[in-house]
Amino acid sequence: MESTFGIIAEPNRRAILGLLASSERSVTEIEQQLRMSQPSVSKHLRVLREAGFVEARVDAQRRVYRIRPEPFMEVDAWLTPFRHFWSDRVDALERHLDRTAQASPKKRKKR
Amino acid sequence: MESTFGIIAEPNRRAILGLLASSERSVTEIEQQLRMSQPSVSKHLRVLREAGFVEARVDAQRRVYRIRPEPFMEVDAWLTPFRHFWSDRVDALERHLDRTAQASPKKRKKR
DNA sequence: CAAGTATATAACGATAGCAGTATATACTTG
DNA sequence: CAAGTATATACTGCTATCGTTATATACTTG
Repeated sequence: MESTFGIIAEPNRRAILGLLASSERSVTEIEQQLRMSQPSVSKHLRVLREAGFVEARVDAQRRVYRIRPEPFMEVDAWLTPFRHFWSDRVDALERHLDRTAQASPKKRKKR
Repeated sequence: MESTFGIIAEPNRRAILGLLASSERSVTEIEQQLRMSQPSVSKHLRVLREAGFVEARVDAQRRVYRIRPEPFMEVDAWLTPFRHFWSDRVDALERHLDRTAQASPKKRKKR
């Protein structure tokens, strides 16, 4: 470690990236919206920054983080040799997600 | 764990998937081509199978493994909210890979 | 410049996941 | 059915990484 794939294996890091996908945010904003401790957020952001997933802009005493595209492109490129396995039947993903949802009931939603 | 992303965080598992991308193979074939121990291969294949990345076909005393597409589609779907960050400048990936190549010199190629 | 706010880092204990060795199971063929 | 081949599983020790608590750094504003 830490490879690009090792980085996004962590659920909280994926949550942070998901937040930043819609817009850039400060550490405190991330901390509050994800209900994580501040040191944990800072630590994950450091990992994400060193791997190139995010970059920080300084605004007074805040650090505002935003997405950088390169590692995502690397993941996208990794998928290339596997793309011909689907491409046709697109709805197979939905069936897969339904199947695996019951296997990890922690993230179950109402329904 | 183990989420789809946790599964592909492991380099040996990505190597196995890479092999299977070109064609299905038996445990022994994987073992020899990747220079891994047999128990290690079997264990990784079990993880991959339970996560839906591969499935096994029984052929005499061999188990021949092949790719299943769904988890890859899940990764592809995860990338969706980040796609608009590149799409334009496609060559940024190459620059990124060149930058990070020296950080992990194990996989360096001739050049 | 003192108090407050925002973020980063250090140290620590707990846990998960890995490789390796040994062994079990299952199928095949003489 | 005995010996050989192919694969799976159990067990163990090691290491990496996570969250938490405590503390350090840095900037801001009265």
